[in-house]
Amino acid sequence: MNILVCDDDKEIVEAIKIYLENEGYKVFKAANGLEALKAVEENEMHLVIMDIMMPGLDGLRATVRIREDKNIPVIMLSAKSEDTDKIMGLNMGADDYITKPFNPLELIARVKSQLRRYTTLGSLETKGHIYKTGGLVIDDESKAVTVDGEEVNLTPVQYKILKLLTANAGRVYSIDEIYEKVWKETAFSAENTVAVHIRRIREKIEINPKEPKYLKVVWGIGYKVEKI
Amino acid sequence: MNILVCDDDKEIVEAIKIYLENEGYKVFKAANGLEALKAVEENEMHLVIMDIMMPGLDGLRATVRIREDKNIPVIMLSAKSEDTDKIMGLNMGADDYITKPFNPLELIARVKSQLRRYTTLGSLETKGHIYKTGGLVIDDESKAVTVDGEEVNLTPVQYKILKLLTANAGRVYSIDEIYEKVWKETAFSAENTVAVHIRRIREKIEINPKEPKYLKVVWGIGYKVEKI
DNA sequence: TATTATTCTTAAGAACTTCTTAAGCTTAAC
DNA sequence: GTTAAGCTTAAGAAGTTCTTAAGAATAATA
Repeated sequence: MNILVCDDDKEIVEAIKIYLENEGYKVFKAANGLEALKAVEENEMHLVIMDIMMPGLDGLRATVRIREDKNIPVIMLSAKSEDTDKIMGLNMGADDYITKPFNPLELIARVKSQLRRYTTLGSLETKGHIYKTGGLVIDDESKAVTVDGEEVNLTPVQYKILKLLTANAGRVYSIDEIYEKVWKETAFSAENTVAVHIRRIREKIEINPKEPKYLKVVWGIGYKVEKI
Repeated sequence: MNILVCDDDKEIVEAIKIYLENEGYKVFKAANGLEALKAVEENEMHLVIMDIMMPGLDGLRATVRIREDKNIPVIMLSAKSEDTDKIMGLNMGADDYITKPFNPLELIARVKSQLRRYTTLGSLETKGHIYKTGGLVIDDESKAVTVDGEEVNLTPVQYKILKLLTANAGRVYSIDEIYEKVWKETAFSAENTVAVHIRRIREKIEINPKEPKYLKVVWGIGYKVEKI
């Protein structure tokens, strides 16, 4: 498997290269967007890891260009300080992203996950999954959520939370875990944010929010979506 | 869980130690990079908190060395005055970092977050285990407990006790042992707390709490869940 | 810029859990 | 058969977690 690592910081590229080679991947390097495009042209690449901030052609633009004619998974790298939402918004072409400083294990896990998806689904297959439990259906491709056939309109944060829980129906997530997975930041205040979003989601997907059928609390632990 | 705290400033080490011990972690100390390497060699460490500026082998180099053969999460400590971006760039081996002076709550949150990440990513998507004995089934992923197919609703403490006993069905645990494992504190006995929880659990999982089928007392020793 | 939608914060109270106390019961040992 | 120690049980006080509403802050849209 060939992986292209693109970042203007040579140390980072080198470090990532070591981790990936350790897992048996062949690694190609690029220092900016143009080099990345060239590398993808010239070699059969199976995955690209791309920094966002780079001189010349930046990572977002390069990703769009790569995606124009190739179907290669792209994982974005971004500094934690950059505005997450903005990245997410612009980030349409990418399949996943990781914030710096990152955990090498996490990087490997995400790389494997992307390669798995692309090889098992076949590269023509759309990446949108459909998640279901009972009458609750989430179509990740169209971002449509339906309950017993009725379409429900969720806001972005609400959608991410519900998707996380539904994709892993049955598993209990603590509030901190939800916060970390959805916001991609370490949860650290004893804030009530997640709870409020849970409330709003219930309002929309549950017939009776007081006796939720899908989105249940597990006292003292967290929340889960019932596996039905 | 064992955590190594490495800093040449003894006061900081001591302060961090207190916070961490308060959360139930076992804390090891090191005053410089070499001591840290030695500590990691000699003991099974689950996480390292490492200052960057230290005499002798500094934190960055020590981290790289630790990472060469161990897969332990490392959280860097750095003074706010040091150039954040530079740290980030150099910081490839680390998983997270905290600037001094830091908020103890934040430190704890980040420690927990890293340990969580490593335990869920490290062991290949740890699916919660299922523990069974006779008709009693505990699904640790969904925290669901069923007796002969009937779902039973346990509180967090009740759940932890029952899980401990069921996961080790047949083994007898003294009240003090149960207390220590579940509360992560040294039992200071004379209290009746565990007994009361046992009562409540029986009420929920036993058909006739007076003649328990699963959760049995071993007179003068403790309690066990019958291995069936 | 004004308007609207979304997200976050706050705070009060409801729901639930945990701990303590104390009395009654059972077992083991003398 | 009496006693001491260990276990069971009930009830309520204290503490924690969850829910909910309302408004402030922020972002998106016109």
